[in-house]
Amino acid sequence: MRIGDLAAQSGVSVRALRYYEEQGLLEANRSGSGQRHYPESAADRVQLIQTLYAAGLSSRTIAELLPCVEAKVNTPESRALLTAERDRIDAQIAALTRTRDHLDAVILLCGSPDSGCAWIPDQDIAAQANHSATP
Amino acid sequence: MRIGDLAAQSGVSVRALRYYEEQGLLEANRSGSGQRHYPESAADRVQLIQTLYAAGLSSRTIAELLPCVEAKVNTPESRALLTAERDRIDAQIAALTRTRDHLDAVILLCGSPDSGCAWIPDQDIAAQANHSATP
DNA sequence: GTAAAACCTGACGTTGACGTCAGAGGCAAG
DNA sequence: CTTGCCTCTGACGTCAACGTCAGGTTTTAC
Repeated sequence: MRIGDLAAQSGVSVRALRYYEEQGLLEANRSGSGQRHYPESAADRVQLIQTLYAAGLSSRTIAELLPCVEAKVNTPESRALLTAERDRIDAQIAALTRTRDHLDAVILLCGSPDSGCAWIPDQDIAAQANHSATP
Repeated sequence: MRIGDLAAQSGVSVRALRYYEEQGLLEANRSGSGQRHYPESAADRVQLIQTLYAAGLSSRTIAELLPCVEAKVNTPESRALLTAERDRIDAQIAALTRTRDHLDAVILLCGSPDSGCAWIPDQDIAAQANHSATP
C-alpha cells in the first residue's frame, strides 16, 4: 500500500502520515526509489494514533506508549506511563463532565422563557445532577 | 483590585488577563493613568473562562457564550450555541471514555506478568467494560 | 513514448493562547 | 527625591500538528 492509499483508507492527509513517520509513530518500508510502502496493518496503527491524539496525548507521549501497546513491551516504566496517562484522561473526563453539567443547568434555565441565563454555583449544579440522576 | 492582585488570586498570568481583555472576555475599569482595576467578581469570571478553556472552547466561542451565561441574554441563537457546545463536550467525553477503557484493558493485560501488552479490538473492550460494570 | 498523477525532500506558513522582552510611565516607602 | 516594584503598550517568540508550495523524480495510463 502506498502513502496515498493509506491516507484515503485511514482518512488522514498524506502530510500527516509523513509527519507521523518523522515523529517515530509510523514506519514505512521504502522501495528502491525511496517511496513508502505500508502493510495493511498500518491502517489500524493510524487509527490508534488518531485515537490517542484525540485524547489529548502529544506525539512524544504517543511515541513512548506505542511500543508498549503494539510491540508488547512490558516493563515497570511502561506500566507507569500507561496508568499515568489513564489517570490524566480520567481527570480530563471529570472536568469535562462538570463543565457539561454546568452548561446543562444553564440551558435548563434558558428553557423557562421569562428567565435569563446565569452561571450557577457548583453546589446547585450538584444538587440538580443528583435530582435528574434520581429515578 | 489591580491586575497583579487578580492574577495572584485567580492563578493565571498577568499576560493571560490582558489577553482575555483583548479577546473581549474580561473588561476592566481604567484609572486616570490607564491602569486596570477589577471588581472582586472578576475572579469568578476568570475562573469561568478557565473552565471553558479547559473544556476545549476557543476564545471566540467563549466570547459568544459569556453574555448568554453572565449577562442573562436569552435568545434562540444563544440557546442553540449553548446546546451545540454541550453536545460537542458530550462527544468529547464519549471519545475520551473509549480511549480510557482501551488503556485500562491494556493495563490489565500488562498486569499478568508473562503476557505482553497489545492493543485490543473494540468489541473486546466493550465486553470487558460490561464485565467489570456488572456487580 | 509521453502525459498525467502520485510521490519525494525541504522549507516556510498557520493558528491559538499565551511567554517574554524593551522602553517608558506610575506609586507608595524611606 | 530616589529607590524599587508594579503597570502600560507594542511587538516578536513559542509550540504542536499539520497545510502548502517549490522543484524534481517515479509510477501509471493510454
